Amino acid sequence: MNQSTLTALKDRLPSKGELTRQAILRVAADLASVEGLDGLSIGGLAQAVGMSKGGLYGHFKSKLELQMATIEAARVIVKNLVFVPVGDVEPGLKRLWALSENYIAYNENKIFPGGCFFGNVASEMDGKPGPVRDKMREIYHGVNARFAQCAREAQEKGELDSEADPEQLAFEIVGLAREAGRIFLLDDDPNHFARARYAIAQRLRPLLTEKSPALPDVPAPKRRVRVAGTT
Amino acid sequence: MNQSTLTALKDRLPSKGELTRQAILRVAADLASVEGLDGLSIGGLAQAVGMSKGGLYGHFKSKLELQMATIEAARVIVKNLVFVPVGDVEPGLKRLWALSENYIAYNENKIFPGGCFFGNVASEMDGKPGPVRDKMREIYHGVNARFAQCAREAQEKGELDSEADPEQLAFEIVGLAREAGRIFLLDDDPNHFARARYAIAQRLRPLLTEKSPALPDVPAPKRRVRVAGTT
DNA sequence: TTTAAATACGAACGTTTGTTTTTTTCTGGA
DNA sequence: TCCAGAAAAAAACAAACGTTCGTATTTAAA
Repeated sequence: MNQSTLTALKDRLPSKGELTRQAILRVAADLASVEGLDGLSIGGLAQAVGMSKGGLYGHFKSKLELQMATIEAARVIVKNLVFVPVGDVEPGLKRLWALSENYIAYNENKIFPGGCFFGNVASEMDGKPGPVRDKMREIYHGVNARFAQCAREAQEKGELDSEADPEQLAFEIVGLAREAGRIFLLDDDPNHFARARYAIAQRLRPLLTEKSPALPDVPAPKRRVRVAGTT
Repeated sequence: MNQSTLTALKDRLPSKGELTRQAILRVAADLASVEGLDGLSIGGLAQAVGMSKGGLYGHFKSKLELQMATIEAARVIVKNLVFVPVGDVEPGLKRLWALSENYIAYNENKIFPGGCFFGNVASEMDGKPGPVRDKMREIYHGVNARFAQCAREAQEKGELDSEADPEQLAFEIVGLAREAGRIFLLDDDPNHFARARYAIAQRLRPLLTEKSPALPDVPAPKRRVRVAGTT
């Protein structure tokens, strides 16, 4: 093993600084999902990660840079958890369904303690122009585009009515999943995820063709018990 | 006019203090819809309303009390704008549709500069236990319940398939409207409201009966232009 | 017109904020 | 072992935070 290969190997090894940087960002994403990206304070983050405020500034020149890095870190986490795995699923209706399921499960399992990182940050920043908002818009477009792409693949394979608008389908699926995640954070009722799954399945069902694989079974959501004589 | 009637009248006249209180709350709701309820600062609010910080504390003992009062003020605004007017609409499918339309229009018209006040505040507070979160949950339940009630009335009049679950319908309608409002804040594309309206109409259509009044015309959303040879 | 209460101001409190600077500790290659 | 550079701590900064207080002004009833 000669000098250059050694150097090449070493270059790929994360330095200590890079390791703590990643550790900081993982904590920052968790914290920001609850407190928001503005609510995320340097002092609080430093304490949570077990170091001093000044130490953080060795890794990030400013709070804005920290915010942007945190978004990017969260994006990678969600990408690897939600979007990458569906690459293994056969393109078409199955992949579209897997993507929906993954996205719902991501909300259901509270990967970030404050729920969906991007839902919270987007809602916080959508009224404040700047690089953070721009990045969030980009990410949102990416998510919707991926859903639309999966729908289109299903159409091209003849597994979904070719008359349907893929973007419209993406809008509805993503919207229903997000609504479930959001309400879940307010009142802890997991039935809302059943509602989202059911709604999505019912939306797709009339679009199925003779080439379509069967949709997985989706249990009907629990109906609220209505006592006789109550309004 | 005797003494007691005079006093009774006077009691209903808002005092000067009450007037400025209302003025403060109206500004606070606008500001909080952008900055959030925590991001809303006393100094900033005082400046926006044109008075001193100390002056504000004559009306609210603490920031928490100001936050709660702001939520209540916003609730009244939305109630009078979205929910009260549908009381004039004939119960049944028409009222259900009017409610959906009002709710979408409320998002579309940016009644608060930061979009839907409650969407933003709920997203901000859903991870922070306390009276604010409790109040937001209450309001969310109220909104969904009103939609479900309208759906149920439509069923009772035979204008909507009686097999449908009113709560499920409410979940879907509200969720689609909110999704449109949220994305609109990120990229200013009003086509998302057309998507929501279209999705809701398509959801209701298979549930119509021979007794149902006709649904208003809902234009199909613009389809995204796809250039040949593009992925 | 007098008077008491309601209302608002402006300064100051002690914290916490983001950021900078200085000093100390740690790390990894020669 | 030594030393240069990276990494973290420690201390300090001005600005903004929520809050309190004493005083001035304005309102509304007597």
